[in-house]
Formats: sequence, C-alpha cells, structure tokens
Amino acid sequence: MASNAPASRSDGLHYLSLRDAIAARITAGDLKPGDKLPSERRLQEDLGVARGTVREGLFQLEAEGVIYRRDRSGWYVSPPPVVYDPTRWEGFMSYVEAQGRIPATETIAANEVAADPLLADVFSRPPGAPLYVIRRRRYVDGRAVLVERLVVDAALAPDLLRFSFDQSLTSILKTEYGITVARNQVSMQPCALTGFEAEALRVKSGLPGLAVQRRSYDAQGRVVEYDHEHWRHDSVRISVDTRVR
Amino acid sequence: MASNAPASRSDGLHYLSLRDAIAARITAGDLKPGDKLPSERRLQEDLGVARGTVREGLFQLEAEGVIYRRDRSGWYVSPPPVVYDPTRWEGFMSYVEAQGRIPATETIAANEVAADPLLADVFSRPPGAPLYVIRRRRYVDGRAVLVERLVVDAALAPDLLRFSFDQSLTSILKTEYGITVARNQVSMQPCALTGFEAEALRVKSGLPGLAVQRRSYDAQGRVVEYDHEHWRHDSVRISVDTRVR
DNA sequence: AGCCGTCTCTGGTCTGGACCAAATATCTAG
DNA sequence: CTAGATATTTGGTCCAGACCAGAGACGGCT
Repeated sequence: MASNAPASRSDGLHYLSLRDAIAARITAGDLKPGDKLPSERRLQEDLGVARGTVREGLFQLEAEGVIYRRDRSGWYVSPPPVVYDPTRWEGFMSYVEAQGRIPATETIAANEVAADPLLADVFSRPPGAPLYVIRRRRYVDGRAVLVERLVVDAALAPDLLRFSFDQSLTSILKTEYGITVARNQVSMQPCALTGFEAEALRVKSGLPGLAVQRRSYDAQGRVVEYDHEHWRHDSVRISVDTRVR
Repeated sequence: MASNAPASRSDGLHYLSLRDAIAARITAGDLKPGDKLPSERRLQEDLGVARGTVREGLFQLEAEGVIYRRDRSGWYVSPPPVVYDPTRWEGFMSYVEAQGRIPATETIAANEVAADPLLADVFSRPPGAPLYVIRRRRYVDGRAVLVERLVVDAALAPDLLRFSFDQSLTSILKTEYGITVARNQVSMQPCALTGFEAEALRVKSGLPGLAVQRRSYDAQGRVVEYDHEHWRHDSVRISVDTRVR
C-alpha cells in the first residue's frame, strides 16, 4: 500500500479531508481553471475511501463553485465568475468581453405569442395582445452559463423577429426602434436549476443557480423588456451601484 | 405489502419520483410551511426504495428551497423567503416586520480592531486605524437566516460599542451620529455556507447561500458601513429598483 | 480526410447494509 | 412539579458492491 491516511482534518470527516486536499491543489496552482480532476474511481483508490465519500467531497467543492462537472465526462476546475450589473443597460456580449472573456449567444426559440393574463398585466396590455418571446442560451468561454426568456411588446418593436438575436438585443432595440431604458426593476433569488433549465445548461437537476428577473421601463413608464435569467451559481457575481432614494 | 410503485415519472428516476410525490403533498396543502416530513426511514419503507435514494430526493427539494432540515431533528417545509432591497437604507427589523414576519437579531461579537491593509483600503484610512467589527445573527420567525459582519469606522462613530446591536444599526448611526447614506455599492454572489457560517446558521456544510457585500457611502464619499452578509439560499429574494445612469 | 461503428472510461443511480452523534422523548428520583 | 438520567428517534457519515447511459477514444472502412 501507498498513501493511506484520510481524516487529516480537525473534525475528522473523510469527505471534508478530500475536499481540503483537492482545494489545496487548486489554490497551490497545481490544478488550474479548466483542468480535469482525476476520476472518482482514481481518487477512491488514491485516498482509500469509498466512492460515495469521494463524491460527497466533490459535491462540497461544487457547491462552493470551485469545481464543476461535465456529465459523464469528468470534474473540472471552475473558471472565475463574470461580474454582471443587471441595472445597467449594457449587453452581455459587451460586458463579458470587457472582462477578457469570450461571450457567445445561441437563440433557442423566437416566437410571437398572445399575452396570457400574467404577461398582459406586466405589459399593461389587454390579454391576447401580441408579444415576442425569445429564449436564448449564453456562453462564457464556451461554457453555457445561463438561459433566459425575454419578452418584448410587439407594439413597441414591430417585426422584431426578423433580426438575429445571437447578437445584442440591447442594440437592436436602441438602433432599430429608438427604445431606451429609464428604469430597471430587478429581483434575484437563489434557485435550483431543474427541468428545462438543467437540460438547457446540461447540468444535473438540482444544481444551485441564480434566478434574475428584470423589468425595463422607458421614460414613459412602459415595460420595454421583461426578462428571466437562470444562471449557473458558479458563473456570476452581481454588482449594483445606487444612489439612495 | 401496501403501496409499492416508485418511478412514476417520465424519466423513471426513483429520487425524482419521490421529489414529485412530496412536492405534490406540499402544493396540495397537505403539508404546510413549518410542518415536519416523515422520517427518512419511514419514507424508505413507504416507497420501497433505499434510504440513499430517499435522501437524494430530499436533497432536490432542499436545493429548490422547498424543504429544509434541522440537524438530526428532521425535514420541514420551508416558509416563504423575505424580500430584501440592499440598496435601501432600511433596517432588517423594519422590512421583515413589514412583511408580516417576526425578526430577531443576536449579536455574536462586537470588537474594536486595528485596520488590516484590506480594510484600511476600503475605508481610505491608514493601516492600524481603529474600526469596529460587529458580528450578528438574524432570525425570521425564529429561524436563523443570515450571519453578517459589519465594519464601521471608529472615527465616524466614536464609542459605538456602548450601544446594543440587537436592534437596528441603521437608527443608531442616524440618531446618535447623524450619519446618512448617499450611495450604496452592493455585490451579490451565490455561495456555499461552510465553516463558520454553516455552524452559526446550524446548517450542513455546503448548503447553498447568498453572499451579499455592501459598502455604504455618505454624501462626502466616505465609507460609513462595510457589510458582509451570508444568507440561507431559501430565505431571501433580492429586489432592486434603479434609474438608469 | 472524414465518417461510422465499437469499446472503454466516466459519472449517475441504486441497493442494503453499518455505526455514530445529536436531538428529542420518556422515565425516575427528589 | 421539576430536574436530571436514560432510552429512542433522527439525520450524518461511511462502506462495498452493482448496473446503466452518455462521452470520448480508437480503429477501420470508404
């Protein structure tokens, strides 16, 4: 036998020892963002613990955002998060690039729908009024980090669907329709990525996430954009700067 | 045997079936916020699956914020989250009460410390300058939902420690020192509650949380409060309203 | 070079144990 | 009735297996 001494931690929990061991390799620079960790069965042998215990330790690091998994491929060291200010009228492509990362956008669907009572209320329009619903998936450095559902009032942006949404919607609304935003109402809540979101981001159901909801109003107080974003928990940091009212 | 038919779900995963079964009981009102779930071993028998599978299903619901655990006591249905606007200069006691919930605050520690280089930079003061550091735990309806570390410049609020911090710090700074806030710089990030925070909130290490950092400035641009909050993920929804700059 | 199978490796799910420590309920003595 | 000791229940940790499905590598065919 070779090395066989788990529980090198004060509290003596094996999975936290494994957590510490891997965390140490990462902070030491032995493992860098994007690097692949040894397989679970490899760690199991190396550390002399059961696979379930190995996974428990990996789950800890995943919860902390230190590592992430690619389904049935392996565990990888997480890249740093991007900083996002949802109150700014600045596009994803723009601020991600400004942080030295490579943004990408993929349009999953773009449809015209009739407003249901809920959406009608948000847009202060009668039920049945035409709206555009756009679903997109966004990437940073090739990794899917969020899915979003955008709703725009068709009356404010007629024939919006003729544009490509793989670029910035911000600039389309501004350049093509002269729409500018005067006020943002943003709400955020920790969530779990499940069902559709989990599939779209190719993560295991239950991974922590951050749900961001934004209503953008123009100077006349009309809702020009109603947005729901679901971010991976390890990929985003929100930053907001405000004068006190 | 009695009921014995797991995997009633389209994807046929036992733990998701269990998730759905319990979620259904909650949405149906059969289980209400604060109610205790049957024990893991009870569910194991009722549903005819291994205990590990039961736990996997419970973890799903925990990640979604639907249920929570009290260590070695049991699983309980979560109450709704409180809504919090960190850009407002309004105290915890005030906005929690306004939402029909019962707030409580417990001061864990209150000390005067010498500014380390990091804090000195934040407060634009020389290293070693006196600062007050306050640690508090906050409750909603008797459940600990966040721990925070507050830092205040001793030069701006001399002899601050003679006050009790079980009430609102907001009103102390305003009433006793005439300090008002003109600007807030807030950043938020999904995190895992580990180590100190997990112990303080009595949650299992690795539970998802939300880390909120706030710098409050007065009209002269001085930092009057530097705050780090760690919230349970299932207890908070952030809401921010801003005019676009 | 490029396509398409096959084969291996990886994490995902599940079983059925076991023992522990903290929380809780219960009982008992004062 | 109360306080303290005791027994039970509960989740927390860990083990050693098993099988599956998707990802990725490899090799052969066109």
